[in-house]
Amino acid sequence: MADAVDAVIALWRHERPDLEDKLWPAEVIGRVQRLSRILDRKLKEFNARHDLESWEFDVLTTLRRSGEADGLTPGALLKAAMVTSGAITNRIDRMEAKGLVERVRDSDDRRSIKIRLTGKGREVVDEVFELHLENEARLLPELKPAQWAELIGGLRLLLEHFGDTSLE
Amino acid sequence: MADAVDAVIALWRHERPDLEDKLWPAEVIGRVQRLSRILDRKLKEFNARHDLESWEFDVLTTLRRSGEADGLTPGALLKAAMVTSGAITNRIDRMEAKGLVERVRDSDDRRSIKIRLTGKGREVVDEVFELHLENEARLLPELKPAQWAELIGGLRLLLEHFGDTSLE
DNA sequence: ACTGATAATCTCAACGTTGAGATAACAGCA
DNA sequence: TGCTGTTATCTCAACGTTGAGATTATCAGT
Repeated sequence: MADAVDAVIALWRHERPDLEDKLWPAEVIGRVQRLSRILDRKLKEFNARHDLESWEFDVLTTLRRSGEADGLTPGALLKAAMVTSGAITNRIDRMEAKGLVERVRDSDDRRSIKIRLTGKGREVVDEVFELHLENEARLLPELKPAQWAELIGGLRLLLEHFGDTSLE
Repeated sequence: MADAVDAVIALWRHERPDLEDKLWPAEVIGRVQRLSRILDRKLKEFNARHDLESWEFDVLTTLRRSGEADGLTPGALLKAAMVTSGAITNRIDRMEAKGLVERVRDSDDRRSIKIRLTGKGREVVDEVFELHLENEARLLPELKPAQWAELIGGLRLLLEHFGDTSLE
């Protein structure tokens, strides 16, 4: 079988036969990019069914899995979400208005604040995260365990190569 | 070795041990998303070194590999780029101003237009695309051919599963 | 204590995308 | 020839992100 990336590469082979031997990186990078885009859309649909934006879901789950009862700093959240400071301030503002999180002064360092799940925020994330996992499982095809392991192993190698080894 | 997704999953295992058996989809989806984000940044850096935005590079390469001397319609370009109509109009406007592409009336269907590479646009893409491939090859780690094949095969399976099988 | 460097958050203007609506042209059929 | 539905592109206001700069607080060295 062939996918859209095979189609792209076939076109290049035709138009630039001289690059034949150099096309292979696009086999990996092109697929990761297309897949990510497709998954983003699917997950956006899911979140919308639960009255959440995808970025709200990200903030909620980052806070929940951290296990920190006092919450996390905006700095920690922006690293986790891989966005810039302006985006995080905006997100926190809106989630605070929605009653999902609250800003709490950090007693140790007064430059900093902590963003903490409210009771409602915790209820929402605990309910939606489980449904989210079930949805992801439904979305993915049924492959043999060995195939999943191969794929996951390959992706992990790439992330390690790029130094994406911790949440810092 | 462990990557950032292993760290995320370890946190969930600790906070929600009841979900242990449901976490596996995040092993795949989480990695695809993080990898895509990392690659986007790297490719953005590369394009910037050649005075191109990533979206300009995408439009140029889509036109070049199509092999259509008359160019492609905005509709074809927006499907290829997976963006909406407003975005494509904006992109074409700016690339036209920059002298990389030109709008040409379609003689068959007067609702439609064709976007065509200018001589300059073609020069740029033919030069930069080869460097782009070399850059991608430099970015990726050295894996055994069998490992690449496994990884590519797994990604292709997923894309096929999501119906991403052609450029239409 | 004082000073300069560093760090955390917030502000805000510039920018690009979205997506609904407008416009114009085609296609099929009475 | 008109009517209806469809298709292609463009318009534009709303929205979110970026990233530099402002603000305030901490830290290290004197």
